[in-house]
Amino acid sequence: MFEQLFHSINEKIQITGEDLGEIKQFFVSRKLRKRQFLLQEGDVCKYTAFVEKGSLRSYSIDEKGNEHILQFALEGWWISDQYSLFTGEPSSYNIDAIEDSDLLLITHASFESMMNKIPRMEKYFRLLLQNNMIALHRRLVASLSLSAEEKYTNMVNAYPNIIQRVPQHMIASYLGITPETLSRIRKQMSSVK
Amino acid sequence: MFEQLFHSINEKIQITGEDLGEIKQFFVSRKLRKRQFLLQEGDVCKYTAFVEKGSLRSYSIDEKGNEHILQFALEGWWISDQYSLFTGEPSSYNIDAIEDSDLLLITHASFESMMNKIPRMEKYFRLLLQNNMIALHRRLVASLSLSAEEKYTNMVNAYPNIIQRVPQHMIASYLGITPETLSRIRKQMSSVK
DNA sequence: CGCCGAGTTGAACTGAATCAAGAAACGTGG
DNA sequence: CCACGTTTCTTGATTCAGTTCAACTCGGCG
Repeated sequence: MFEQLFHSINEKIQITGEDLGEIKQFFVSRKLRKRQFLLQEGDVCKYTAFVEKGSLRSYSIDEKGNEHILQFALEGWWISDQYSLFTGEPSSYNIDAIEDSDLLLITHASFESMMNKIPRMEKYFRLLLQNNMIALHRRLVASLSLSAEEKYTNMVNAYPNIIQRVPQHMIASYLGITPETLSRIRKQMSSVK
Repeated sequence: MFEQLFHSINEKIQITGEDLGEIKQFFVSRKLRKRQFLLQEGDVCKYTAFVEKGSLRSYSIDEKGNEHILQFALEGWWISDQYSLFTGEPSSYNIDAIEDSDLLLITHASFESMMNKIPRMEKYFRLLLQNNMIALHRRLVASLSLSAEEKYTNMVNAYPNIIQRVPQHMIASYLGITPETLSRIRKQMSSVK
């Protein structure tokens, strides 16, 4: 159950087997069926989720009813609404499962206890956040400066695994383009190729 | 010299005066004239900068020669290219001063020493990054879902101080719209008012 | 078998970009 | 402190990438 998580931690910091054992206590596991919600807009986000298996997405819905996908999370990724989690304010995002998934959940309170008990974990999360920031900056620059086609080829190169596992209209939403445009781009790319 | 930095730290974590004294040693101070570079594309980013006074920006330049502003940093903000700093790879960003500025600089090595010597600072940076992530997510959603006008009013509400101190074409670049479009939006807003 | 969500295709429309030219503000050196 | 060059901002005309709306196809699954 904890393979992916332990792998992720070991990748970033030095940690003893004892500490890893300790860590288990702070989490609860949960299975989520495809299309099932982990968080719905208006609710307070209670957990940060780590994906052991499957895939989730977080997204917001604008006034016109359009979904905008913020993040995909496959195996080994974390997902939550940090803002809602920290402040206790109702979330403006939804998180649901794209495929049947196995998660490890940790509450804000457990998270803080874990940090106090195993201070070494501060570094793990700091590094995690740092990498996330870098990726998010890249995505932002892409969204500001690239054409629809460039955004897509960019994504294919950066996350080929996501492209394969996630429905096309979600990719479009993630890139901030319409499903129609994405369909046309793919058509044109395959004919040129 | 360290007022802004100490204020920022005290805001986020409990820390002793002794530790604050220690912290000074890891930084060097530097003045930057308006338009002067802290980092140029192609160079390796050596420092993370904390702004004590003044304002900087980080931006990339695309194939067509257009600037895309990633971040503004006024007093109390951090700025750097984390990716280049960590990996030692040449940066694809520029960082320069918008106004004459006073900075506190810390190298990657000093940063790591500081973390080892004062582990409490891990939490400060974790919280900082967390807040940054939240803001960046908001900006991304805005850039994906809002019209040019909405993006601008959004920004006016979120960062009125930046609007006042930064040239208009840089705001446009930050929002991912052309200076012409921003000019027209402002005209139209002031007439409707 | 029939239905429904996902993807495709076409045609018309539109928000914002581009190109071009002038006005205003700024700061630098004489 | 003024004059001149350089940025910055404004305004207008045109163009275009991507959206919108609508209809149709396909594949799965209940």
